[in-house]
Amino acid sequence: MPELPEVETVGRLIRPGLVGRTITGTRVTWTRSLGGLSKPKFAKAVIGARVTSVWRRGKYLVFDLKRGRKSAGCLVGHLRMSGRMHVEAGDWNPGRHSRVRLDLDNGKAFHFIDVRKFGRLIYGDTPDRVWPALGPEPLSPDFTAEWLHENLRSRKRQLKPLLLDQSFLAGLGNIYVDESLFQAGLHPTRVSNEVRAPQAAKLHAAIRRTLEEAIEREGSSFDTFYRTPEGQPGSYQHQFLVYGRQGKPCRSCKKPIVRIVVGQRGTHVCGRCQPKPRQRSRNAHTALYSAHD
DNA sequence: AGCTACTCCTGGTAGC
DNA sequence: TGCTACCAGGAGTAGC
Repeated sequence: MPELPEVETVGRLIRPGLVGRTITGTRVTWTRSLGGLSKPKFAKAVIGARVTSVWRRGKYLVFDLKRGRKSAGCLVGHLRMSGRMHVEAGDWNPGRHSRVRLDLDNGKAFHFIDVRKFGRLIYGDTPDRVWPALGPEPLSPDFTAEWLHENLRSRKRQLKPLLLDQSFLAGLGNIYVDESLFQAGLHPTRVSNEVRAPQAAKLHAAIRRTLEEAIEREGSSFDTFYRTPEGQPGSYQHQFLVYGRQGKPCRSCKKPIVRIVVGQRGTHVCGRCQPKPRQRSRNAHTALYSAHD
């Protein structure tokens, strides 16, 4: 599934083919990919506009558009489960899962391909009007161990769903959350406000390290979906410590990795390296309360 | 506030 | 072999 490292890789690889190009035509074969805009309105919005930059925020890719020197809005793309982006020669065949094609002024074309149709390529005035509120970028200076500790404390949620919540932290998905929690030795069902500063610091470092290494390896490809725009699979899947390794020995302690479900998501843990939170009994809970009253 | 269930989709696969 | 049933999974939404 494309998460931050995969989206970063896609952005880096399509950027040279898009920046400076003017869109000369559109062909939309799945209207819902446009996120509500009709095909004619989409065409009117982007034809004649020039792509001035390609950048990433969380799992979103933004193409800034200009007409002359004036801003002409932007395109905001999200790959969701199975989206791919390519810039190819004009006669390239994108296959039957092509959803949006943008003709470019050099004869080439941009393709948005998406088997499962969950992905989007949305036109908007500004990116903030397209995407919902997003948490900090995990690789930016804003994301510090102190920030993480404070914000884990201020909520009371299981770590796994919280880290998947893009309004908390932007860019993590199922794979990199499982990998980061393992590296930090934290169980996915641990409740956020019980995580102490040293553990938060460990989690912060694990998230950073996991994402940076995955970007270096151009993301992960473990099924037929994700490929870089050059058609190459990423290679980070060979580094997985827990994701998809259920039944296989933990690389650290040899105990088999187990797959559990947390918040409706397949979740991979080592029962020994990531000790389960102790279930407080009803009585102990009551006792704790009365002790404070 | 935070949980669960449901929706959107298709290809792959398990089971018969 | 060929069929059906079911599942994964990011994120939005509804209901509790």
